[in-house]
Amino acid sequence: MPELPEVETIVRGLRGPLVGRTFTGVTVLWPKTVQTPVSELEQRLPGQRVEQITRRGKYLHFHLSAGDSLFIHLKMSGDLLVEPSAGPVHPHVRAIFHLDNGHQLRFKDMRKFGRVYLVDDPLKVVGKLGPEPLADDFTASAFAALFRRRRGRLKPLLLNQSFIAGIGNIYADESCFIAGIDPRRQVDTLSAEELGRLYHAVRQALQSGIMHKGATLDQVYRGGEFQHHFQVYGRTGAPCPRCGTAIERVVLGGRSTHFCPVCQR
DNA sequence: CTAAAATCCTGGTGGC
DNA sequence: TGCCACCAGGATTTTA
Repeated sequence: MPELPEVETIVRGLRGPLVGRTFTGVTVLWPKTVQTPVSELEQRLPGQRVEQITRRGKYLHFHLSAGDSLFIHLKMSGDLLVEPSAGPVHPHVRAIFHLDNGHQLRFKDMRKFGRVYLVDDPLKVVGKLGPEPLADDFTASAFAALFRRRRGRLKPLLLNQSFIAGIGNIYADESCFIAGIDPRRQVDTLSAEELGRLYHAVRQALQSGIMHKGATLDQVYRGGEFQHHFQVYGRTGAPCPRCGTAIERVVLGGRSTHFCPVCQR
C-alpha cells in the first residue's frame, strides 16, 4: 500500500532513468487501468519528453514536454519498473510505456486498483487534494487551522486525501501513536496542545518512512525497510514499545486501526 | 454534515 | 492434501 513515503521513494528512483527520455508509444494490457481513453493516450503520449517527475499526495506526476501531465496512482499493489524492451513481461504488468532508449516503463499491479491519467491540466487529477504535509509552508498553525469546524473521528479524517494529502493506513496509525492520541477521538475535542503533538507526529512518521525508503509490504518489493520500524501498525497483540501493553486493533471507517490503549488517550 | 457499506481485485491464509 | 470462504485496503460511490 504505497503511501507518501513509498511514492516519494519511487519518484526519486525514477528520475535518473526517465527524466529526459521521450515516450514512443504505449501498450495497455488492462484497459481499466487507464482513466484516459486508450485511443487518446496512444495519440497524445508518443513524442512527449519527460521534463520532470514529482509527487503530489500519493500520485506520481510526470511533467511532459507538450505541457501534458501523466499521473499514476499505485493504489494497493502498484509498482513501476524500468526494464529492457526485449526482456520478459511479468503477468501482472497492466500498461507499458515505450521509451526512446530501448527500455520500457512498466506498470505492474497485481490487484488492478492502480490508475493512469493523461491530462492537459494537472488540477483535473489532483485539484481536490489537501495540503502536502511535508511542505515548508505547512506549519503547525496551518495544520491546526485545518481542524476548525471539522467533526468526526481522528483516524478517518487523517485518511481523507482532501484534508491532508498522502497519509495512508500505516502512517495514520504510527502518527497517532507518536502523538499519544487515541485514533477514535472526536477531532473537535482535541486541544491545541494535542494538535501540536499530532502535527509533529505526522511529519516525523512520514520523514522516518522516507528515510527508510518506505515500507516493503504486500508482496511488492521496493527495497524499503520501514516495515521493521512499525510501532503499532500490524502489531495486534504485540507489546507496546513504550509501556508493554498489548496493542489493540479496531476497525474505523472500514480500516484496521492499531493503537496502545494505555499510551494513547 | 458524518458514517458505514458496497465496489473494484487477487493471492495468501486458515479452517476443515 | 485440497478446496474454499475470507481478508486486506485507497479511493469513490451509494445509502442511511
